[in-house]
Amino acid sequence: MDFLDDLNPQQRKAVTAGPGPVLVIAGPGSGKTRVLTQRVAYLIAAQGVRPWQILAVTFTNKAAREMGARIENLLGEQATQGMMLGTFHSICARLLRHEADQLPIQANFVIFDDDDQERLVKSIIRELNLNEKLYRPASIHASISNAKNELLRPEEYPSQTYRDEVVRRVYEQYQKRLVASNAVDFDDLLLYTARMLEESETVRTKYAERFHHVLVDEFQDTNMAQYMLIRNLASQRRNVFCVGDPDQSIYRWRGADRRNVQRFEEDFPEREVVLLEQNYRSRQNILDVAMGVIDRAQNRSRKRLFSDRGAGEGVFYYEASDEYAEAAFVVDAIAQLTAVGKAAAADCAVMYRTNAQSRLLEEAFLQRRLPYRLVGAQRFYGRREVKDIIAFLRLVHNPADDASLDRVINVPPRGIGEKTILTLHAVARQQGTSCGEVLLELPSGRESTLMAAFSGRATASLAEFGSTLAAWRSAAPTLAVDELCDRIIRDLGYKTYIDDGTEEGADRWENVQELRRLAVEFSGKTLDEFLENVALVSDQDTLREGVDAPTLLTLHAAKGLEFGAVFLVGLDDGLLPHSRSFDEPEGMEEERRLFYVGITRAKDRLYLTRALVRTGRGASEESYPSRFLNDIPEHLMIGAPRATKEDGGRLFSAAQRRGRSDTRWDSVMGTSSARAQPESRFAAGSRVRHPTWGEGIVLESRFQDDDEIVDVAFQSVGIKRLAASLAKMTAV
DNA sequence: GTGGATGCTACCCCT
DNA sequence: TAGCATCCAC
Repeated sequence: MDFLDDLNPQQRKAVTAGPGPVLVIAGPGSGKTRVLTQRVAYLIAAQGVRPWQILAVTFTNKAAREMGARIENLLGEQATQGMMLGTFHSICARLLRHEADQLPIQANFVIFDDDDQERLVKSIIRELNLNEKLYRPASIHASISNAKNELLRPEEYPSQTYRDEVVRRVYEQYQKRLVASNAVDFDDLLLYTARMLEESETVRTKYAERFHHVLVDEFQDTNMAQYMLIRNLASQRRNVFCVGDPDQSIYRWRGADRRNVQRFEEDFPEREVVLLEQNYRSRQNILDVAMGVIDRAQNRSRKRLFSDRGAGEGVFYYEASDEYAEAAFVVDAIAQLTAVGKAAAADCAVMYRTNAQSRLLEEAFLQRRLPYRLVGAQRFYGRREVKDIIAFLRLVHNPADDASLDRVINVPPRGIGEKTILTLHAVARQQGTSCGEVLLELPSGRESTLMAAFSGRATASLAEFGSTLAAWRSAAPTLAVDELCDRIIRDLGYKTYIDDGTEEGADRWENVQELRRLAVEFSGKTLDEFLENVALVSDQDTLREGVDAPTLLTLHAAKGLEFGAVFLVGLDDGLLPHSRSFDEPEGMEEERRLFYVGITRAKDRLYLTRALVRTGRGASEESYPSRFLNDIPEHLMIGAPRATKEDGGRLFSAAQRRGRSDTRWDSVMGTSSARAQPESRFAAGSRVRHPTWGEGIVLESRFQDDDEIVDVAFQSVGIKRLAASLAKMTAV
């Protein structure tokens, strides 16, 4: 096996380990993706394992695709034929559609997204006459979700308090309504699969026999349901290979349980443990910063991170006067990096704690007319117009989907109001069917008794919508997904409805077009596959490849990725760590790990920024440096935190009108003059003072025509480019 | 049944 | 601040 030659001894030990359970603790940048890929290749090529006997779980669909491609690269295209490769959710969806006869739902079930789930909870709370202020839908929904992640059914939900009792009742109804709509939520995908494997010996044996090898990535972020799934699937062969890093566990709020590592060690006492510590990604200085942060974490075994990529630069710290200046700094600094050829635009990333922070950054990029890539599926799929079209598609696919029907029954307005909808629900319940079914029957059975329930006008509207839906349904089998989209949009007159001549309307229509473009990519596939894909896209899946632009993403979405230059913005106490975690030690620990994950994404350069004043919830307030900054070794930090506010001018008083980004990053990229250089007076990172602009930090210094050209970030005016011979600048 | 004005409240992270 | 729920006039 010559491809094993490139591995270090620990990596090789992991790849060739077994038979039996293996736990790989892999530090950041330690080549775990490589280990997983090579492990699969090794099993197939050297151990004679057949591809369909392998189950490999990744954290995103993108990771699954990449892994598949790499294996095919090593072993040829047939190598992945029949292999079960994907995220927990997509693998479960596949298994459930296959084993639908074991379930209370049919194989064409739809997957409810977050929004659907919360709407459903809300409608149940109203139906049960509960106080919405006291029992907030979001909070009740979270409790239900947590219960599901712990594999608890409604009847098993503990009832210690009155609230528990409420949750249990809502949960019960919620589940009934899901089943009636032939739908599952995200958690059900895991719950149904895990319980099916647990309770049906036939099913369990079938899959546990089939999968000789189970491999799991990002094991530290699995929840109870996922763990049970793994355990049952590996129950026959016990060849389970889990890769993870407890220091990078950042999904506790989604039910991830770090104790799964301990559970694994108890359930598989014969397991072999392999530690991957050598880092192939980052410069040592970045790793030292990372260790400074993570070493303060509680209940943790210290690990040493070491790199052979040299020390690299220190970490830049920049305090902006406000969040506009912070965003401007980031854009300017990226422009500088690309201009001098120190980093490609696509190799830069800006990471933040909350999605809301992306807006100012986007505006700053647009203002400079520079393109960027924004990671985030919700941003797009959460849009009203996109959700509308998807709801119509879901109705065509599964008329029992009452949530989708409720959403679009009056879109565009067709005179069906609250009262009619209420009656429709009552009629459906009385008939023991769904609203969609009632609607489909209406046009044909005009004289039927159920017509009497509605007013004349409402009946006509309902019947008309019913026949439109019926027409779509009969046309659907012969249409590609994008053609079906076109048909729906045309029949509804959706464009005139949404594109009302305003700029926002044009924007909305553009989103509809984008969804249609996505549908085109699925034209060879079924509506079923399209809808499942839409439901299960992860943020990272939306990252467009081959675009020469920096990436904007949350710290959570950055997991598993790496960039040459990383900007971590918003390092203010209250943002990172987030204020919601202040009174919860475990939450605070997770914030620390989140920071650690962000730091360790950087290969060569790391910039930490914050704003002295931030506008939150209306008024602007002074903010303080993140407490985690104290844990960074001082000598590695260029620029120190100031706790107090200093007067500084602003680069921009407010974000200005949105402009088109018509400048390309490669045109900013100027000459990278890399010739022998005379001695620099102003090294990158040093502090300088300028007679008019005051104090600043040198970002970049290079020689051009025998003069030293220095880029300085001034507190007062932002980034300036100066010639050392002319500017009356002194080092401080 | 619709649409506009007003008032409330939340702004965390994701499949 | 902005997205919402609610209320009221047509």
